[in-house]
Amino acid sequence: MTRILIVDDEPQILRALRINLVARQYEVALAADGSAALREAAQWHPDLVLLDLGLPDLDGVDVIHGLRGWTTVPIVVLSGRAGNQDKIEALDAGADDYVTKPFNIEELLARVRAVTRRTRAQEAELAAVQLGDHTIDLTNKTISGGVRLTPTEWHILEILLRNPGRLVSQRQLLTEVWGTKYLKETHYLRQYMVQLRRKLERDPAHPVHLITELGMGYRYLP
Amino acid sequence: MTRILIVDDEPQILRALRINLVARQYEVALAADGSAALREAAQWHPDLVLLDLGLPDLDGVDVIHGLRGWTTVPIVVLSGRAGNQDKIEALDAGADDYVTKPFNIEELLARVRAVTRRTRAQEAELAAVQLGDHTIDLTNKTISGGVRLTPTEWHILEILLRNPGRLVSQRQLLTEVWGTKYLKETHYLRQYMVQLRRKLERDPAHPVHLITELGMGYRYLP
DNA sequence: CACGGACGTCAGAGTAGCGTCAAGACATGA
DNA sequence: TCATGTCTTGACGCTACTCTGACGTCCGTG
Repeated sequence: MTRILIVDDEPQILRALRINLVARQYEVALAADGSAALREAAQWHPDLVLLDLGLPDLDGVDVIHGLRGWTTVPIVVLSGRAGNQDKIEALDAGADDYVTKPFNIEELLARVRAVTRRTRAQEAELAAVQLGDHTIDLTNKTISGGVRLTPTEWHILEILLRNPGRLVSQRQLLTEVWGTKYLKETHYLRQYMVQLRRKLERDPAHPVHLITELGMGYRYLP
Repeated sequence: MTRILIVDDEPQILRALRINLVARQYEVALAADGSAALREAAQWHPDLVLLDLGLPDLDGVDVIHGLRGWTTVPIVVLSGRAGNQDKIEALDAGADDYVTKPFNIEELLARVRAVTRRTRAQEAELAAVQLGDHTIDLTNKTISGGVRLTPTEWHILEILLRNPGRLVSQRQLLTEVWGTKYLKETHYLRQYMVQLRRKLERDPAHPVHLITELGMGYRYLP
């Protein structure tokens, strides 16, 4: 979930942005002036800052400098001033984009997506799952402790890890990995579950995380 | 030195941009249409692309897609069309910024600086990579110990080094280096991995840094 | 308590995919 | 034009992954 900090002193703009961003599954925090913005950013670590330049307490460029002192979080500037000098100053202070008020909300959202794209990709890579002693990174296909898996083992493990705590039927596993013609080959599953447990469970004979549900399927318990 | 590829079909705009950018110590290449742009980008590897959307041969968004298929180079769109839909499409296709013509040159330069700021920082990190006995400088394309690589070898090595520790799929390598029509040619990869190991690994038969992930791809271990 | 069904485990056959060598096709610059 | 280096293509042995069969074990049920 992408976290966006909105900084503006006009309550109606704060409100409009919050409604639009929350509706699009962003997590939102608000700040009405520069010092509140710096405080909030330090505590909450947003993934993006929407910053109005016309704040009551601090100059907008100073807020950018205040943020850039310790974080590289993307900053999109909103401003009523359309002057070129303002834009240039803000961008050179470290802002990533500059949108002039009044702005179209769809355009702003597209710019938000563009700016967060790179960061989002990096964050997704960090999505790591813990399984017992091991840390598993599904996108990079890495497991701590030098454990290596074969393609089929990865495939099965991925399906289980994407459904934490939930029962995954033999049917689902067999269709996803081998196709619908292999629904009867439960032997395959038994075979590969042995391998996975041997590589990942502390005591493969008494699994704690990769659980058999008799006659139904398997379950990953975090 | 930052390399900028300017894509526009109007000669006077090309000329104006070139003069301004060269004066500010950028290295500049020009392209008058979409296919020339894609060709130039593939050969010259610019650090930033300034792209006009109204090209004679290809739709601007297709050019963005064509670039994004194999590179993450920052793209700044220049456009006479101020419509929001155009902006949104271009930004979502993978553009990093959008500037409407007529634009102020100083503003454009500020946006160029903003967009390249992050990439420059990332590149600095990659400036020198250690692989076993060898120090590899990706920007200058040099390797300690008098090792020399062919263009294709560099291309593959770069992709792997840009993803340290991460699995890089055969698919990704083949598309980035040869294009989407070569997805089946895993033989190429095997061939070049042999070469790279012979040139870089201490014991090419038992690689420590350029690792094969059977059935999946390759991985660079620092 | 005995039986049957489903699961766990082991070991070996078959095979896809990898590493390697080598030679022909192509591009580049002298 | 030739010479050199690079890319592409073919052939082949070998590794390790997948598949298969045999057997042992566990658990619920009658």
